[in-house]
Amino acid sequence: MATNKVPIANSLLASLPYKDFQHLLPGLEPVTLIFGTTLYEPAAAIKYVYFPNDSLVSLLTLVEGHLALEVGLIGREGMLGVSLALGIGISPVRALVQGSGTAMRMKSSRFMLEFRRSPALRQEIYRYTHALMAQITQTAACNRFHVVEARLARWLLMTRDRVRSDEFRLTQEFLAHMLGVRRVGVTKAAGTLQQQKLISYRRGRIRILDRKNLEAACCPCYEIVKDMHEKSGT
Amino acid sequence: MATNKVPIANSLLASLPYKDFQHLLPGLEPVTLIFGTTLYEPAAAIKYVYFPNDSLVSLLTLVEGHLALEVGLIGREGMLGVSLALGIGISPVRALVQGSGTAMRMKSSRFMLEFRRSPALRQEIYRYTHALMAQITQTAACNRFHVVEARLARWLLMTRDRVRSDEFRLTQEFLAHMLGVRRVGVTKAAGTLQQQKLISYRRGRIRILDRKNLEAACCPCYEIVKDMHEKSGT
DNA sequence: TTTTTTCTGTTCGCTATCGCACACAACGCC
DNA sequence: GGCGTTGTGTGCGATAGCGAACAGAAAAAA
Repeated sequence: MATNKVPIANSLLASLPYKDFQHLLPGLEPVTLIFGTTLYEPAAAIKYVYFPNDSLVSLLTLVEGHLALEVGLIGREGMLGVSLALGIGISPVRALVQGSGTAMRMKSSRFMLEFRRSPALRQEIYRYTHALMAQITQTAACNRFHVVEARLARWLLMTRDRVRSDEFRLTQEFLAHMLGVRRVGVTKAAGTLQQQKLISYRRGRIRILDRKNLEAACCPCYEIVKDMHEKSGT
Repeated sequence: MATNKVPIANSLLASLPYKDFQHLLPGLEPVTLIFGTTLYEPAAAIKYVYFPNDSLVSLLTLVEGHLALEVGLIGREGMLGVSLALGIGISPVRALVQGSGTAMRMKSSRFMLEFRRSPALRQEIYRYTHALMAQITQTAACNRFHVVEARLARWLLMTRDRVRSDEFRLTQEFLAHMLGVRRVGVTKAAGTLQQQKLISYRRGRIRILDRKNLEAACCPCYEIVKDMHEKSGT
């Protein structure tokens, strides 16, 4: 697998000093993540860490009687497997590929070696871990207080930012799991947004038509999380 | 301030090797935390880290238009200020003393020194950070899916475990902020629990009467978070 | 083209929670 | 003991979201 075949767009990797990055490179393996693949299962060992380039991965908690609830969304700005950086080898959440694309991955054992070796890598990852905690926290509040429509808008915008495209593939059923509501709730909310000409969709394909006004329709959590990531440089 | 006046019951500190602990001790200062005190404000610098003994501190996110929402509860099993361990000097949340009691505190600068020096301390704190992330995640799901009554029960049990007492002081108004609901919602839920003889309360004082059945009335999140902390040894 | 699968839209009654407003009761202080 | 403060109980209509079931439409497969 030729590493240079895939452009490395991941911000965490990109922000490393040249030397540290060069050291990391041989252990990194480009992979294509396919929509719907499960990368981590709760309570299962973490085999690889992933640094998404243009792929998108959701962190989900499972609650009995419900299918899922998204607590975090990870794209080029982050990584999967921060647990390892905290000395824990098992994932507390499910990680589900939500947008196909490429990522760099590394075996956990190798990652731990590099992690111990490179202070710059440690610093970047701890910084990102903090941003992720903040994101989870904000999501918790958002899920409690905001209506489905605003949360849907937020989700679409966050996805857009990470895949850098106005159109992406996903079903209302899937969205319902992310938001922790029934599919009907998504149908209703999406219908409203479509009426306002903010988005359009047809069978598993959603397109953002009017980003600006979509931001107006969504809750402030979007801005808050965005600022957080920008401030912390990830 | 004589350090030996306060028995150090904090699990994080207690689990350190003797030598590491001895090194830490001179920097630790016993303090009494008073109910209602705010220790951290969102986006403000962290001046001290705290290791609660028998005190209890809530982590709250603020959402415009709502007073608060608790995302984490910290007692003897943990610490305040994990952000520092991740290289970030500002708190993303508000920290509010929820149960009066003692804690050990340390200046942030001093803490950073010790943190860099002691691998055992680092490991403990990273481990706890992971448990805290899991707790926040679980809380997020719980706030989304479970009814007020179950969440109230969970909250009371978690508090009980941390202060090691069946009775504690708090108002329904306060509980409402924690749970992110109106006070009326708490009145109703608490009323139901009292009718079932699981708790009793009078003006700011709540007492758990029947712990066993209170566990039955609460959501499984209680057990999940508890197991998580126990497994990770905190 | 026909058939099958997958995705979307709609309807129904029901419940938890909201927002607001007001009455009352306990405690603490003078 | 009286009085203000603080905490608790109640009642009202409004509404967002639930659970379940079914109909239709678009895409994929045969």
